[in-house]
Amino acid sequence: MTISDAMPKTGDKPNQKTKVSPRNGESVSLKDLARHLGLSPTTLSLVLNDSPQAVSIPAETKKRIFEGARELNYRPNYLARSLRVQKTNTIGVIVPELSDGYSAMVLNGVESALSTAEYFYLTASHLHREDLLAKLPRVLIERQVEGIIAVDTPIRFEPLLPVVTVSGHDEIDGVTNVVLNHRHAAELGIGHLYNLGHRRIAALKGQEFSSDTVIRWQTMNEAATKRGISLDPLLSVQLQGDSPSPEVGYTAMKSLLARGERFTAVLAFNDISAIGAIRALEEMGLRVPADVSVLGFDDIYAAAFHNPALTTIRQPLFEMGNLAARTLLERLVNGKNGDVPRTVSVEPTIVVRQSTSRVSQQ
Amino acid sequence: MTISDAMPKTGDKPNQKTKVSPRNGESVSLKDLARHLGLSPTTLSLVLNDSPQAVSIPAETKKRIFEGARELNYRPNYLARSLRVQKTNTIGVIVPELSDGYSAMVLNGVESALSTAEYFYLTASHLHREDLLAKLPRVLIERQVEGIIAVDTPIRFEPLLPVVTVSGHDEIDGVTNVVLNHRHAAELGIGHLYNLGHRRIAALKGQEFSSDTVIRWQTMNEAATKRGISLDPLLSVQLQGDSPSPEVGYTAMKSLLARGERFTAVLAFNDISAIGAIRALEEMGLRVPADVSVLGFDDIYAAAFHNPALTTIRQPLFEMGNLAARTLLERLVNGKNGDVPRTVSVEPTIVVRQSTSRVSQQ
DNA sequence: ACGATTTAGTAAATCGTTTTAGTAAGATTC
DNA sequence: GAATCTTACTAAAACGATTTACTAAATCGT
Repeated sequence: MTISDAMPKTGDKPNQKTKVSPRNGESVSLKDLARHLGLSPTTLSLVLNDSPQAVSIPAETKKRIFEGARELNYRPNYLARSLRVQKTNTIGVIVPELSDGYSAMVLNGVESALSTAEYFYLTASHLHREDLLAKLPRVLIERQVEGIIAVDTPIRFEPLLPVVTVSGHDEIDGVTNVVLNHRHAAELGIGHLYNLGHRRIAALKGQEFSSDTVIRWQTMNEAATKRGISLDPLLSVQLQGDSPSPEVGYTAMKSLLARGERFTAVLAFNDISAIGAIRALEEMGLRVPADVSVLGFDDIYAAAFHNPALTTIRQPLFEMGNLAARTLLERLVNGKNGDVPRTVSVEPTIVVRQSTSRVSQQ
Repeated sequence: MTISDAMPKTGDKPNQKTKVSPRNGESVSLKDLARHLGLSPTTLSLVLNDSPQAVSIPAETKKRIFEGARELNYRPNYLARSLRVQKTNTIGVIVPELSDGYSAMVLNGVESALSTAEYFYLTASHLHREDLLAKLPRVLIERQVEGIIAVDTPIRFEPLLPVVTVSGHDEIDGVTNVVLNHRHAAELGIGHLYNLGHRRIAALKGQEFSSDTVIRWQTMNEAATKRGISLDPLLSVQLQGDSPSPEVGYTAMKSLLARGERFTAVLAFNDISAIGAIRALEEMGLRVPADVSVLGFDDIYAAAFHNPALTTIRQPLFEMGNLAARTLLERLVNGKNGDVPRTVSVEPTIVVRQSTSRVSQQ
């Protein structure tokens, strides 16, 4: 069954005389349809939108209108409607880039929340470029989005419209930030490694542009300190470059290994870099987890099926996107604008698999 | 080192925000600005859009207008403009779902092509649901998208506007389909395995809903037949379910192994399922590639860093999305509507890594 | 000095809806 | 049988731009 089943047959002549036929192929407007039915656009609008004022219109007329609309394949122009009612049912989503899986997962959650509310979204990637960070919000606003969701993205604009961030970089009045409970994540991660006997723990810190980098490092340190150990700066190295490939973890681990320091476990910034790190370790003849335990972060799909299967801290990205969108909709649809929470956090869980194990006796 | 260290020095403040203040929150229209400047909206429009008719406006006035616009932070309303000029600079993209990596890669290519043309896109996922397949094109059209890109998606609507498909399911007049050169891919894959001495080759066929499933199976068979071997139906099993996790490959391989048939190589439908299959094989004590070679498809980021690193047929998804968007733009911007090519193909390459090897002597 | 041209703008129509404020005819009330 | 109330509509004004078709004043050519 296709749409064309409901379309007027091209051979039909009856309506040809009423000069309705929008100049061939063009779409038919409310005015066209009104002319065709011998009614005013007002009446049609009232009936088609089932306005309360349509009570006085007899069922017979309503039927004529609906049938006419189907027959001429009338499609309301959303632009015109939006302009008039000052509502676009559209939001903008700004992400660093689409290819890294992280954003796609969040987007997935966003979309799922939006679709039930008949909202659409425009996606824009800033690619970590300052010019785009400044320009994208502006053009999205020009396109009359009702709100913006910014994913792992610094806010370089005055939030004149409702904004919700996911893993936001800044604390801004009126902007809700959906974040992972980092303290909890750090407790889970450090706790797990500590309980397995690890004391010399290396770390692959996140790239500079990622909002999670600083807080992650900080909370991990706190969790370590709490247990009487510390994350030695000599054992930490920062990921470089914005490629979404394990390559960045691989090269980071290579440079860490080149320092010749001894360690028994690695905290990776994410699963992708953990996978790269494992490759680097194995190339050095170090077995995971026998010689070195590796802890990932995120729990991407591949984590469970990597070899060895990754022990990782699961970050509910879908839920974060979903929650961000629901929070935004709450403000847009229900107008709850008074008490905008500064932060909403979601809880991580640790998924123990094969890449970590009890530290070997030396 | 903090984030702000890496930022361009735009001023004294690290976070230079667009300063704004129309009378409390409301946005300022062209009419507002005109009133403020004591000019007519017409004049402003001509000047701001640098219309040819603006030649007669003296530089002094132009300057006043530009300064006024900046001062009041005037932002043209794209809805109003689009309505008037009948052009939205927006397209719709329909994908199966966002989480599977495949769509995200294609989208990435699409966006990259669109952004240089100042186009935006609305994304919609059909989740393999018939109702959405029928509804989404309609609502996108109502929102006045100028064209549609459908990724691995059956077309359930009359293409009344420019449509380009990526891995399209149907052959439709006026619709360009961007596809992989499947024959070539099959030659590369079967050729590679054959040359390594494999004769009994198992296959993980794609899910039923994927457009590539049929053509892939067909071309692989042709390539096999050409070499005097055949893909035994007893050695092939179809992936079930639409989860984007390696799980589906894992369970498929489990059920294949349960048949007790002998084989030396596996053609996986994609890298994700290849990863799952490897897990299943290893659980049975079969080593990859020593006992069984596994050939992936797509070359996702994780492929290179899996253990063993996946030999795979690379499908240029970014380029396919990019090409689809460029093809669509060609029609939209340059009005090239006459000779719409039915198919545009892109070439696969084979990336040989560690998951395949010469068949062992028995 | 007079018509033609240029300069510097503006009024009003338009895009396709929604919505406010009607109106004209018939039915009901008292 | 006049006043009121329904019923069944419609005209026109939005929404915020762009664009066509003007105009009034200044300048130019001869």
